[in-house]
Amino acid sequence: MPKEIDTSMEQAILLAAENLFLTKGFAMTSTTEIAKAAGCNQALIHYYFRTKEKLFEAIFAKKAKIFFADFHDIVEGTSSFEDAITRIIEAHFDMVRANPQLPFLIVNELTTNPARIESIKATIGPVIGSVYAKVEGWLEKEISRGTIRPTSAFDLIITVVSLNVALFLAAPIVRQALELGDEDFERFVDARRRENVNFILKSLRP
Amino acid sequence: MPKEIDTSMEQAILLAAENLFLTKGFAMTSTTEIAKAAGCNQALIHYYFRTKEKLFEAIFAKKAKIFFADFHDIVEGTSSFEDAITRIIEAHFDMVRANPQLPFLIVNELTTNPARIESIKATIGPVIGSVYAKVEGWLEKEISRGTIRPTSAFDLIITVVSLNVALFLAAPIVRQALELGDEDFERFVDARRRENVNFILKSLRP
DNA sequence: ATTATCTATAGATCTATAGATAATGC
DNA sequence: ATTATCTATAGATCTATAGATAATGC
Repeated sequence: MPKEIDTSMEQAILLAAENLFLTKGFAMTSTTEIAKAAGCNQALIHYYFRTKEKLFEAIFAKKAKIFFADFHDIVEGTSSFEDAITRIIEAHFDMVRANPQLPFLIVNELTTNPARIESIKATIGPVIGSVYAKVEGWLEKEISRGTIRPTSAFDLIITVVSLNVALFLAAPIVRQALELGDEDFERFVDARRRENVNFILKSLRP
Repeated sequence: MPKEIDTSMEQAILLAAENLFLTKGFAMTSTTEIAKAAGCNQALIHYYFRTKEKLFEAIFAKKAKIFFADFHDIVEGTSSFEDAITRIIEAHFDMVRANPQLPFLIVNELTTNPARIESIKATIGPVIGSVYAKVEGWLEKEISRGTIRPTSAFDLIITVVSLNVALFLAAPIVRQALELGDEDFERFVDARRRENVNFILKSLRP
Protein backbone atom coordinates (compact mmCIF):
# COMPACT_ATOMS: atom_id res chain seq x y z
CA MET A 1 0.00 0.00 0.00
CA PRO A 2 1.77 3.13 -1.21
CA LYS A 3 1.77 6.11 1.06
CA GLU A 4 -0.75 8.77 0.14
CA ILE A 5 0.60 11.68 -1.81
CA ASP A 6 0.57 14.76 0.34
CA THR A 7 -1.75 17.11 -1.47
CA SER A 8 -1.94 19.72 1.23
CA MET A 9 -1.73 23.31 0.20
CA GLU A 10 1.42 23.74 2.26
CA GLN A 11 3.15 21.17 0.06
CA ALA A 12 1.76 22.77 -3.10
CA ILE A 13 3.24 26.09 -2.01
CA LEU A 14 6.62 24.49 -1.31
CA LEU A 15 6.63 22.81 -4.70
CA ALA A 16 5.58 25.90 -6.61
CA ALA A 17 8.11 28.03 -4.76
CA GLU A 18 10.85 25.52 -5.40
CA ASN A 19 10.27 25.59 -9.14
CA LEU A 20 10.11 29.35 -9.29
CA PHE A 21 13.12 29.99 -7.06
CA LEU A 22 15.16 27.47 -9.05
CA THR A 23 14.45 29.06 -12.39
CA LYS A 24 14.27 32.73 -11.43
CA GLY A 25 16.10 33.11 -8.15
CA PHE A 26 14.82 34.68 -4.95
CA ALA A 27 14.61 38.33 -5.93
CA MET A 28 12.83 37.76 -9.23
CA THR A 29 10.09 35.58 -7.74
CA SER A 30 7.13 37.26 -6.03
CA THR A 31 4.85 35.67 -3.46
CA THR A 32 1.92 36.55 -5.70
CA GLU A 33 3.49 34.45 -8.44
CA ILE A 34 4.05 31.52 -6.08
CA ALA A 35 0.45 31.69 -4.88
CA LYS A 36 -0.83 31.62 -8.42
CA ALA A 37 1.31 28.59 -9.29
CA ALA A 38 0.27 26.81 -6.09
CA GLY A 39 -3.40 27.57 -6.64
CA CYS A 40 -4.13 29.66 -3.57
CA ASN A 41 -4.14 33.31 -2.60
CA GLN A 42 -1.04 35.22 -1.68
CA ALA A 43 -1.90 35.57 2.01
CA LEU A 44 -1.78 31.84 2.59
CA ILE A 45 1.93 31.79 1.92
CA HIS A 46 2.44 34.02 4.93
CA TYR A 47 0.07 31.94 7.00
CA TYR A 48 2.33 28.91 6.52
CA PHE A 49 5.77 30.44 6.20
CA ARG A 50 5.41 33.87 7.78
CA THR A 51 7.84 35.56 5.36
CA LYS A 52 9.10 35.01 1.84
CA GLU A 53 12.59 34.74 3.31
CA LYS A 54 11.60 31.88 5.62
CA LEU A 55 9.90 30.06 2.78
CA PHE A 56 13.06 30.39 0.76
CA GLU A 57 15.22 29.13 3.58
CA ALA A 58 13.09 26.04 4.04
CA ILE A 59 13.59 25.15 0.39
CA PHE A 60 17.18 26.21 0.15
CA ALA A 61 18.37 24.23 3.17
CA LYS A 62 16.69 21.08 1.87
CA LYS A 63 18.10 21.48 -1.62
CA ALA A 64 21.60 22.40 -0.52
CA LYS A 65 21.66 19.31 1.66
CA ILE A 66 20.69 17.09 -1.28
CA PHE A 67 23.30 18.73 -3.40
CA PHE A 68 26.21 18.34 -1.03
CA ALA A 69 25.24 15.04 0.54
CA ASP A 70 24.56 11.68 -1.10
CA PHE A 71 28.25 10.86 -1.04
CA HIS A 72 28.31 8.59 1.93
CA ASP A 73 26.39 5.96 -0.01
CA ILE A 74 28.61 6.26 -3.06
CA VAL A 75 31.91 6.14 -1.27
CA GLU A 76 31.04 2.72 0.22
CA GLY A 77 31.85 -0.52 -1.55
CA THR A 78 34.99 0.56 -3.34
CA SER A 79 37.05 -1.78 -5.46
CA SER A 80 40.05 -0.40 -7.38
CA PHE A 81 41.06 3.22 -6.95
CA GLU A 82 40.34 4.02 -10.57
CA ASP A 83 36.92 2.49 -10.22
CA ALA A 84 36.21 4.38 -7.03
CA ILE A 85 37.25 7.74 -8.50
CA THR A 86 35.25 7.06 -11.63
CA ARG A 87 32.16 6.25 -9.62
CA ILE A 88 32.45 9.29 -7.42
CA ILE A 89 32.86 11.62 -10.41
CA GLU A 90 29.92 10.02 -12.17
CA ALA A 91 27.76 10.06 -9.08
CA HIS A 92 28.42 13.75 -8.56
CA PHE A 93 27.79 14.45 -12.22
CA ASP A 94 24.50 12.55 -12.16
CA MET A 95 23.37 14.38 -9.08
CA VAL A 96 24.00 17.74 -10.71
CA ARG A 97 22.32 16.51 -13.87
CA ALA A 98 19.24 15.49 -11.88
CA ASN A 99 19.15 18.99 -10.33
CA PRO A 100 20.53 21.10 -13.13
CA GLN A 101 19.28 24.44 -11.83
CA LEU A 102 20.61 23.90 -8.34
CA PRO A 103 24.18 25.11 -8.92
CA PHE A 104 22.75 28.35 -10.23
CA LEU A 105 20.54 28.77 -7.17
CA ILE A 106 23.37 28.00 -4.78
CA VAL A 107 25.84 30.33 -6.46
CA ASN A 108 23.23 33.02 -6.85
CA GLU A 109 21.98 33.03 -3.29
CA LEU A 110 25.25 32.40 -1.51
CA THR A 111 26.88 35.18 -3.50
CA THR A 112 24.17 37.78 -2.98
CA ASN A 113 23.49 36.76 0.62
CA PRO A 114 26.71 35.54 2.28
CA ALA A 115 24.97 35.23 5.63
CA ARG A 116 23.37 32.05 4.35
CA ILE A 117 26.73 30.34 4.08
CA GLU A 118 27.06 30.18 7.84
CA SER A 119 23.61 28.72 8.23
CA ILE A 120 24.26 25.77 5.92
CA LYS A 121 27.81 25.17 7.08
CA ALA A 122 26.63 23.08 10.02
CA THR A 123 24.56 20.88 7.73
CA ILE A 124 27.01 20.21 4.96
CA GLY A 125 30.34 20.59 6.74
CA PRO A 126 30.42 17.05 8.17
CA VAL A 127 29.43 15.49 4.84
CA ILE A 128 32.23 17.22 3.00
CA GLY A 129 34.66 16.44 5.79
CA SER A 130 33.96 12.74 5.59
CA VAL A 131 34.27 12.62 1.78
CA TYR A 132 37.47 14.59 2.03
CA ALA A 133 39.00 12.17 4.53
CA LYS A 134 38.09 9.21 2.39
CA VAL A 135 39.55 10.67 -0.81
CA GLU A 136 42.67 11.73 1.06
CA GLY A 137 43.17 8.18 2.34
CA TRP A 138 42.86 6.74 -1.17
CA LEU A 139 45.24 9.25 -2.66
CA GLU A 140 47.94 8.69 -0.05
CA LYS A 141 47.86 4.95 -0.59
CA GLU A 142 47.99 5.21 -4.37
CA ILE A 143 50.67 7.88 -4.39
CA SER A 144 52.95 5.79 -2.15
CA ARG A 145 52.34 2.85 -4.47
CA GLY A 146 53.34 5.02 -7.40
CA THR A 147 50.13 4.40 -9.34
CA ILE A 148 49.22 8.10 -9.50
CA ARG A 149 51.15 11.36 -9.38
CA PRO A 150 51.19 13.41 -6.15
CA THR A 151 47.97 15.36 -5.83
CA SER A 152 46.07 16.80 -2.89
CA ALA A 153 42.53 15.68 -2.09
CA PHE A 154 41.61 19.34 -1.93
CA ASP A 155 42.70 20.05 -5.50
CA LEU A 156 41.15 16.89 -6.83
CA ILE A 157 37.76 17.63 -5.26
CA ILE A 158 37.78 21.21 -6.52
CA THR A 159 38.60 19.97 -10.01
CA VAL A 160 35.81 17.39 -10.02
CA VAL A 161 33.20 19.84 -8.75
CA SER A 162 34.37 22.60 -11.11
CA LEU A 163 34.12 20.45 -14.20
CA ASN A 164 30.77 18.94 -13.30
CA VAL A 165 29.09 22.09 -12.07
CA ALA A 166 30.37 24.54 -14.66
CA LEU A 167 28.74 22.48 -17.39
CA PHE A 168 25.27 22.98 -15.97
CA LEU A 169 25.83 26.60 -15.08
CA ALA A 170 26.74 27.23 -18.69
CA ALA A 171 24.14 24.84 -20.10
CA PRO A 172 21.46 27.41 -20.97
CA ILE A 173 24.09 29.53 -22.70
CA VAL A 174 25.82 26.72 -24.59
CA ARG A 175 22.50 25.25 -25.57
CA GLN A 176 21.15 28.38 -27.11
CA ALA A 177 24.44 29.55 -28.59
CA LEU A 178 24.93 26.21 -30.36
CA GLU A 179 21.21 25.86 -31.08
CA LEU A 180 21.02 22.35 -29.64
CA GLY A 181 17.69 20.51 -29.50
CA ASP A 182 16.83 18.24 -26.58
CA GLU A 183 18.48 15.19 -28.11
CA ASP A 184 21.61 17.00 -29.19
CA PHE A 185 21.89 18.49 -25.76
CA GLU A 186 21.58 15.12 -24.05
CA ARG A 187 24.30 13.75 -26.30
CA PHE A 188 26.48 16.70 -25.45
CA VAL A 189 25.96 16.14 -21.72
CA ASP A 190 26.68 12.42 -22.04
CA ALA A 191 29.87 13.14 -23.91
CA ARG A 192 31.02 15.58 -21.27
CA ARG A 193 30.28 13.08 -18.53
CA ARG A 194 32.70 10.64 -20.14
CA GLU A 195 35.16 13.39 -20.93
CA ASN A 196 35.26 14.68 -17.35
CA VAL A 197 36.07 11.23 -16.03
CA ASN A 198 38.60 10.69 -18.79
CA PHE A 199 40.28 14.06 -18.22
CA ILE A 200 40.65 13.52 -14.51
CA LEU A 201 41.95 9.96 -14.76
CA LYS A 202 44.47 10.95 -17.43
CA SER A 203 45.66 13.88 -15.37
CA LEU A 204 46.34 11.62 -12.37
CA ARG A 205 48.75 9.30 -14.17
CA PRO A 206 52.22 9.40 -12.59
CA MET B 1 49.86 65.10 -21.05
CA PRO B 2 47.40 62.53 -19.73
CA LYS B 3 43.90 62.63 -21.07
CA GLU B 4 41.42 64.24 -18.71
CA ILE B 5 39.41 61.84 -16.63
CA ASP B 6 35.82 61.89 -17.75
CA THR B 7 33.96 63.12 -14.72
CA SER B 8 30.61 63.55 -16.40
CA MET B 9 27.58 62.39 -14.51
CA GLU B 10 26.77 59.94 -17.29
CA GLN B 11 30.07 58.16 -16.63
CA ALA B 12 29.49 58.27 -12.88
CA ILE B 13 26.14 56.56 -13.40
CA LEU B 14 27.71 53.90 -15.61
CA LEU B 15 30.41 53.23 -13.07
CA ALA B 16 28.05 53.08 -10.10
CA ALA B 17 25.65 50.84 -12.00
CA GLU B 18 28.46 48.55 -13.06
CA ASN B 19 29.59 48.01 -9.49
CA LEU B 20 26.11 47.39 -8.21
CA PHE B 21 25.02 45.10 -11.04
CA LEU B 22 28.22 43.10 -10.65
CA THR B 23 27.77 42.51 -6.96
CA LYS B 24 23.99 42.25 -6.71
CA GLY B 25 22.70 41.41 -10.15
CA PHE B 26 20.04 43.23 -12.16
CA ALA B 27 16.93 42.47 -10.15
CA MET B 28 18.40 43.29 -6.75
CA THR B 29 19.72 46.70 -7.81
CA SER B 30 17.33 49.66 -7.88
CA THR B 31 17.76 52.83 -9.88
CA THR B 32 17.43 54.76 -6.62
CA GLU B 33 20.46 52.91 -5.31
CA ILE B 34 22.45 53.60 -8.46
CA ALA B 35 21.59 57.29 -8.28
CA LYS B 36 22.74 57.49 -4.68
CA ALA B 37 26.06 55.80 -5.50
CA ALA B 38 26.56 58.04 -8.54
CA GLY B 39 25.71 61.19 -6.59
CA CYS B 40 22.67 62.35 -8.51
CA ASN B 41 18.92 61.96 -8.32
CA GLN B 42 17.09 58.96 -9.64
CA ALA B 43 15.45 60.77 -12.55
CA LEU B 44 18.76 61.51 -14.19
CA ILE B 45 19.36 57.85 -14.86
CA HIS B 46 16.32 57.82 -17.07
CA TYR B 47 17.37 61.03 -18.74
CA TYR B 48 20.57 59.36 -19.93
CA PHE B 49 19.53 55.75 -20.37
CA ARG B 50 15.76 55.89 -20.68
CA THR B 51 15.19 52.58 -18.83
CA LYS B 52 16.99 50.49 -16.25
CA GLU B 53 17.07 47.69 -18.81
CA LYS B 54 18.88 49.82 -21.39
CA LEU B 55 21.41 50.95 -18.78
CA PHE B 56 22.05 47.33 -17.93
CA GLU B 57 22.48 46.35 -21.55
CA ALA B 58 25.03 49.09 -22.14
CA ILE B 59 27.13 47.73 -19.28
CA PHE B 60 26.53 44.08 -19.97
CA ALA B 61 27.50 44.20 -23.64
CA LYS B 62 30.74 46.01 -22.83
CA LYS B 63 31.65 43.61 -20.03
CA ALA B 64 30.73 40.47 -21.93
CA LYS B 65 32.92 41.60 -24.79
CA ILE B 66 35.89 42.10 -22.47
CA PHE B 67 35.29 38.74 -20.96
CA PHE B 68 35.13 36.75 -24.16
CA ALA B 69 37.63 38.71 -26.19
CA ASP B 70 41.27 39.54 -25.46
CA PHE B 71 42.37 36.23 -26.93
CA HIS B 72 43.55 37.41 -30.29
CA ASP B 73 46.49 39.15 -28.68
CA ILE B 74 47.40 36.18 -26.55
CA VAL B 75 47.21 33.59 -29.28
CA GLU B 76 49.84 35.45 -31.33
CA GLY B 77 53.56 34.80 -30.94
CA THR B 78 53.40 31.14 -30.01
CA SER B 79 56.49 29.05 -29.41
CA SER B 80 56.10 25.43 -28.28
CA PHE B 81 52.63 23.92 -27.97
CA GLU B 82 52.99 23.42 -24.24
CA ASP B 83 54.03 27.03 -23.87
CA ALA B 84 51.13 28.24 -25.98
CA ILE B 85 48.56 26.23 -24.05
CA THR B 86 50.04 27.34 -20.76
CA ARG B 87 49.88 30.96 -21.78
CA ILE B 88 46.33 30.75 -23.01
CA ILE B 89 45.14 29.10 -19.79
CA GLU B 90 46.97 31.65 -17.68
CA ALA B 91 45.73 34.57 -19.75
CA HIS B 92 42.14 33.40 -19.39
CA PHE B 93 42.61 32.82 -15.68
CA ASP B 94 44.10 36.28 -15.19
CA MET B 95 41.28 37.88 -17.09
CA VAL B 96 38.70 36.19 -14.86
CA ARG B 97 40.75 37.11 -11.82
CA ALA B 98 40.77 40.76 -12.88
CA ASN B 99 36.98 40.63 -13.27
CA PRO B 100 36.03 38.12 -10.59
CA GLN B 101 32.36 39.04 -10.40
CA LEU B 102 31.83 38.89 -14.13
CA PRO B 103 31.20 35.14 -14.45
CA PHE B 104 28.46 35.51 -11.87
CA LEU B 105 26.85 38.36 -13.76
CA ILE B 106 27.04 36.53 -17.07
CA VAL B 107 25.62 33.30 -15.71
CA ASN B 108 23.00 35.13 -13.72
CA GLU B 109 21.69 37.32 -16.51
CA LEU B 110 21.98 34.87 -19.38
CA THR B 111 20.17 32.23 -17.32
CA THR B 112 17.32 34.44 -16.17
CA ASN B 113 17.03 36.30 -19.47
CA PRO B 114 17.92 33.98 -22.37
CA ALA B 115 16.96 36.62 -24.91
CA ARG B 116 20.22 38.36 -24.13
CA ILE B 117 22.21 35.43 -25.48
CA GLU B 118 21.16 36.23 -29.03
CA SER B 119 22.09 39.85 -28.67
CA ILE B 120 25.69 39.14 -27.65
CA LYS B 121 26.18 36.23 -30.04
CA ALA B 122 27.09 38.56 -32.90
CA THR B 123 29.72 40.28 -30.80
CA ILE B 124 31.50 37.32 -29.30
CA GLY B 125 30.86 34.61 -31.88
CA PRO B 126 33.71 35.60 -34.21
CA VAL B 127 36.20 35.90 -31.32
CA ILE B 128 35.42 32.42 -30.08
CA GLY B 129 35.45 31.05 -33.62
CA SER B 130 38.94 32.35 -34.27
CA VAL B 131 40.33 31.01 -30.98
CA TYR B 132 38.67 27.70 -31.67
CA ALA B 133 40.26 27.41 -35.12
CA LYS B 134 43.69 28.22 -33.74
CA VAL B 135 43.47 25.68 -30.91
CA GLU B 136 42.14 23.06 -33.30
CA GLY B 137 45.10 23.61 -35.62
CA TRP B 138 47.57 23.19 -32.78
CA LEU B 139 45.92 20.06 -31.50
CA GLU B 140 45.83 18.35 -34.89
CA LYS B 141 49.51 18.97 -35.44
CA GLU B 142 50.53 17.73 -31.99
CA ILE B 143 48.26 14.71 -32.10
CA SER B 144 49.67 13.59 -35.46
CA ARG B 145 53.15 14.05 -34.00
CA GLY B 146 52.16 11.88 -31.07
CA THR B 147 53.11 14.47 -28.46
CA ILE B 148 49.59 14.60 -26.97
CA ARG B 149 46.67 12.21 -26.81
CA PRO B 150 43.69 12.69 -29.15
CA THR B 151 41.46 15.46 -27.80
CA SER B 152 38.97 17.81 -29.43
CA ALA B 153 39.44 21.58 -29.30
CA PHE B 154 35.86 21.81 -28.11
CA ASP B 155 36.46 19.64 -25.04
CA LEU B 156 39.73 21.32 -24.23
CA ILE B 157 38.22 24.79 -24.33
CA ILE B 158 35.27 23.76 -22.18
CA THR B 159 37.66 22.25 -19.66
CA VAL B 160 39.83 25.36 -19.47
CA VAL B 161 36.89 27.71 -19.07
CA SER B 162 35.17 25.43 -16.54
CA LEU B 163 38.18 25.19 -14.28
CA ASN B 164 39.01 28.88 -14.42
CA VAL B 165 35.49 30.22 -14.08
CA ALA B 166 34.15 27.80 -11.45
CA LEU B 167 36.85 28.95 -9.06
CA PHE B 168 35.60 32.52 -9.04
CA LEU B 169 31.95 31.57 -9.01
CA ALA B 170 32.63 29.57 -5.87
CA ALA B 171 35.11 32.05 -4.42
CA PRO B 172 32.74 33.84 -2.03
CA ILE B 173 31.53 30.49 -0.74
CA VAL B 174 34.96 28.86 -0.40
CA ARG B 175 36.36 31.96 1.15
CA GLN B 176 33.79 32.22 3.88
CA ALA B 177 33.46 28.48 4.46
CA LEU B 178 37.23 28.15 4.96
CA GLU B 179 37.47 31.50 6.71
CA LEU B 180 40.28 32.73 4.50
CA GLY B 181 41.68 36.23 4.94
CA ASP B 182 42.78 38.31 1.95
CA GLU B 183 46.29 36.90 1.90
CA ASP B 184 45.22 33.30 2.36
CA PHE B 185 42.71 33.74 -0.39
CA GLU B 186 45.30 35.15 -2.79
CA ARG B 187 47.57 32.21 -2.03
CA PHE B 188 44.69 29.85 -2.69
CA VAL B 189 43.96 31.52 -6.04
CA ASP B 190 47.64 31.43 -7.04
CA ALA B 191 47.84 27.76 -6.20
CA ARG B 192 44.78 26.99 -8.26
CA ARG B 193 46.20 28.93 -11.21
CA ARG B 194 49.22 26.63 -11.23
CA GLU B 195 47.09 23.58 -10.58
CA ASN B 196 44.72 24.30 -13.47
CA VAL B 197 47.62 24.56 -15.91
CA ASN B 198 49.28 21.50 -14.41
CA PHE B 199 46.08 19.47 -14.49
CA ILE B 200 45.36 20.24 -18.12
CA LEU B 201 48.91 19.61 -19.33
CA LYS B 202 49.07 16.29 -17.46
CA SER B 203 45.73 15.22 -18.88
CA LEU B 204 46.95 15.85 -22.44
CA ARG B 205 49.93 13.50 -22.25
CA PRO B 206 49.64 10.67 -24.79
C1' DA C 1 18.69 77.99 -26.86
C1' DT C 2 20.18 73.84 -25.56
C1' DT C 3 21.53 70.60 -22.36
C1' DA C 4 21.87 68.93 -17.62
C1' DT C 5 19.90 68.39 -13.34
C1' DC C 6 16.24 68.69 -9.96
C1' DT C 7 11.50 68.10 -7.52
C1' DA C 8 7.30 65.93 -7.43
C1' DT C 9 4.35 62.44 -8.47
C1' DA C 10 1.61 58.78 -11.05
C1' DG C 11 0.98 54.15 -11.39
C1' DA C 12 2.42 49.66 -10.69
C1' DT C 13 4.20 46.54 -8.05
C1' DC C 14 5.20 43.74 -3.74
C1' DT C 15 5.26 41.95 1.20
C1' DA C 16 2.87 41.47 5.20
C1' DT C 17 -1.06 41.82 8.28
C1' DA C 18 -5.96 42.24 10.04
C1' DG C 19 -10.07 40.38 10.15
C1' DA C 20 -13.91 37.62 7.98
C1' DT C 21 -15.55 33.07 6.53
C1' DA C 22 -15.30 28.22 5.52
C1' DA C 23 -13.75 23.52 6.73
C1' DT C 24 -12.43 20.13 10.10
C1' DG C 25 -11.96 17.47 14.41
C1' DC C 26 -13.60 16.55 18.80
C1' DA D 1 -12.78 25.16 18.95
C1' DT D 2 -9.29 24.96 15.95
C1' DT D 3 -7.26 25.22 11.66
C1' DA D 4 -7.31 26.55 6.81
C1' DT D 5 -8.42 29.73 3.48
C1' DC D 6 -10.16 34.07 1.72
C1' DT D 7 -10.81 39.33 0.92
C1' DA D 8 -9.16 43.73 1.61
C1' DT D 9 -5.79 46.86 2.51
C1' DA D 10 -1.74 49.39 4.67
C1' DG D 11 2.68 50.75 3.86
C1' DA D 12 6.79 50.44 1.47
C1' DT D 13 9.03 50.12 -2.43
C1' DC D 14 10.29 50.92 -7.39
C1' DT D 15 10.35 52.61 -12.38
C1' DA D 16 9.27 56.11 -15.32
C1' DT D 17 7.57 60.61 -16.67
C1' DA D 18 6.19 65.62 -16.49
C1' DG D 19 7.54 69.86 -15.74
C1' DA D 20 10.53 73.35 -13.26
C1' DT D 21 15.11 75.34 -12.68
C1' DA D 22 20.04 75.72 -13.21
C1' DA D 23 24.21 75.51 -16.14
C1' DT D 24 26.41 75.95 -20.56
C1' DG D 25 27.53 77.35 -25.33
C1' DC D 26 26.82 80.41 -28.92
